[in-house]
Amino acid sequence: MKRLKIGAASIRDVAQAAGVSVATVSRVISKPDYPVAEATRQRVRDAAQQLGFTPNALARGLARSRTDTIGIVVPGITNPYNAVMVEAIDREARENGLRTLLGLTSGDEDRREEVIEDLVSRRADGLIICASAADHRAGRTPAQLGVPAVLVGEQPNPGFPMVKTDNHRAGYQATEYLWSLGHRSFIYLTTRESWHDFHQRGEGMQAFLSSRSERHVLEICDGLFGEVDAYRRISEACSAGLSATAILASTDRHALGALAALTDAHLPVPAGVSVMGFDDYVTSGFIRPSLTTMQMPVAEMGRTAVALLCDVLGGKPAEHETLFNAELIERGSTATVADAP
Amino acid sequence: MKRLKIGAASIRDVAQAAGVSVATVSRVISKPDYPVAEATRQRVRDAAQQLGFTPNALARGLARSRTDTIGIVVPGITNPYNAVMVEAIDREARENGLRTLLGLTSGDEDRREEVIEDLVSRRADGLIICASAADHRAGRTPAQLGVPAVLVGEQPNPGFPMVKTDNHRAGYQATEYLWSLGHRSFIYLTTRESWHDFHQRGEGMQAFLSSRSERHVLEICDGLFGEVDAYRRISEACSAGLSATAILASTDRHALGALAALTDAHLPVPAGVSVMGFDDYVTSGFIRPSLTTMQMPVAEMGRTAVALLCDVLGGKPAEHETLFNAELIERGSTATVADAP
DNA sequence: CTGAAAGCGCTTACAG
DNA sequence: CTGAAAGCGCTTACAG
Repeated sequence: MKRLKIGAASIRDVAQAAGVSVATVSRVISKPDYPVAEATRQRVRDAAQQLGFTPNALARGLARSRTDTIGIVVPGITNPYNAVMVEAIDREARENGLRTLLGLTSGDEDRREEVIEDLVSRRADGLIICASAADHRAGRTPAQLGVPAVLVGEQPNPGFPMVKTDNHRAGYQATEYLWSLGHRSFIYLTTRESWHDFHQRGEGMQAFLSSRSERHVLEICDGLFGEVDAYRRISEACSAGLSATAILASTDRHALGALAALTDAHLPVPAGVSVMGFDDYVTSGFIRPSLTTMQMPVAEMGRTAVALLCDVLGGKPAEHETLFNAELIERGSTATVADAP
Repeated sequence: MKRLKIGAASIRDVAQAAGVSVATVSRVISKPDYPVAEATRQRVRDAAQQLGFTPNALARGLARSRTDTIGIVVPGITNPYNAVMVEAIDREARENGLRTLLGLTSGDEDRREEVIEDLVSRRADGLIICASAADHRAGRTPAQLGVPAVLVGEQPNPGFPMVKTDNHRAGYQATEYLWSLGHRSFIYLTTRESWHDFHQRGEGMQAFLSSRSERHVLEICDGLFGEVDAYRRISEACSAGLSATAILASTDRHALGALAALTDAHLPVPAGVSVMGFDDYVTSGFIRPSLTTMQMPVAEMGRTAVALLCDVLGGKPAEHETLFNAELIERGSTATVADAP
């Protein structure tokens, strides 16, 4: 008669049931190609199966000083951009034999420190830290962090491998495209102070504009945090008499709000005003007019981040900055500027 | 001169540096109100601080047979519904002193089993399992799972505490609302076979309809998985000559696709056709026409799930089924039926 | 091919 | 208020 155990079966229970040592059990459980007699192997497997044995990853990690786990630090996942990123990272990690630990910071700096601390205390082998609005600890170096990490998106921390999309260039291109359509009067919707990606996009926009000698005007609407803010700002602009013919939004979320505002103000898009965003949320292709946007290779960035981290973990030197390019997705919300009829 | 340690400092290093036993260090580190002389406490803290000591959660969990961690099993987070759910769970867990472990299943049954296995092996104290399209292991009981769990959303597993929104009722109400606007000819966009929530919503719709003696017609478009599918189906329906005056979509994603199709087919919404969804994605309030929808209390469900799990973990009996109600959010995409002019 | 034993870093009765 | 010691469940040289 078997004694009733409290809690889950351990490797020892399995060893006992199979009549072998724990070392042997450990080998058949976690070293697939360690030489073990086939008969023994089978007995161990049967015993494990029968006892409903689930190896204790805590003990394993403790013994190996390695958890095959990477932590993902991200402000939130409610934003499709981050959600896609996290899923891509998770998938790629899994394909490299790694599990994932998600740390949500809510875009808060203190919280972020706690989250990193927590991930380290759970002994994640490495970290992937995604850019966030306001929670950068600028200037922190790899040595201070104490665990290998790669950064995704614009972040002011020196010394880490970093993967990002060339936001400056994307902003430049977007503006160039709008310019080619004949637009000369722009509004840029953004949150410059906090989100570095947005900032770079705006810089790119200004870089393009200052390269033109032709007369033009750019108005920057700063401090926008979501559809609502963008909606309000553009609504106000409309009732004040909108002079811009093109609105570039630092993200599709802002663009969505702007689009709603224009529609409500009976300003036709793109006939009256062109609107363009960044990021290409799934939604953006289905709203009407559909949104022209700069598509970021989010999933690819995520996968690259994992690959880089794997390199670092494997002792290989990692590329220091991996740059991707955004792609212009031309849709219905932009058109040649309508000269006043 | 200090000896160079490999890896992070341990409790023993701290003990040595502070000139106390590891037991004492353990107490000041993780038992805030265990009586320890103030001077000792301070010395330990200083030493820990100075060594950059980060407690090893693996060792702690192993020793305590408890990790203060709950696993979240969810098909994906790319869907706003799940993303909001996960964030709500994470926040509520944190407020209860629990950390969270995210397991992504991609809506695949095998993967889901792996994920659960993984979470168990990492010794999550409990699980919150969110409903998913096709990855239910119907009929599994708590005993078979081996770890406390609560289910969120319609799932065919008996014996677990379960929190959900009354989808049947929501479907009933949505239809009742449409009916009250004069609609008698409906299309229901769904994926009946796999997603239980959708199924219940449809059942509710049919329940309402069969309670009416007045003549009406309902066409069910099944097998839809996203905006694209909905778009295609409604586009086809339009070119075949749409007879329905109201489209009820089992989720806002379907509704978004339908709306795009109608717009592209030059069928005015809501003047020609009314469209209504479920879930209330943030997007839905900003598209034009804005989408009438049944709002689900997602965050509240997530919080409740955590509370329930805490009850179970604390040995308290948990409510067996907690039912929430959806709320009708009336917006621009629905209107009184337009009798043919 | 297999096992005994030390060790991973903590916690927690048990003594004092 | 403090410490010595056993134990949590694994892994991994080291022997055989």
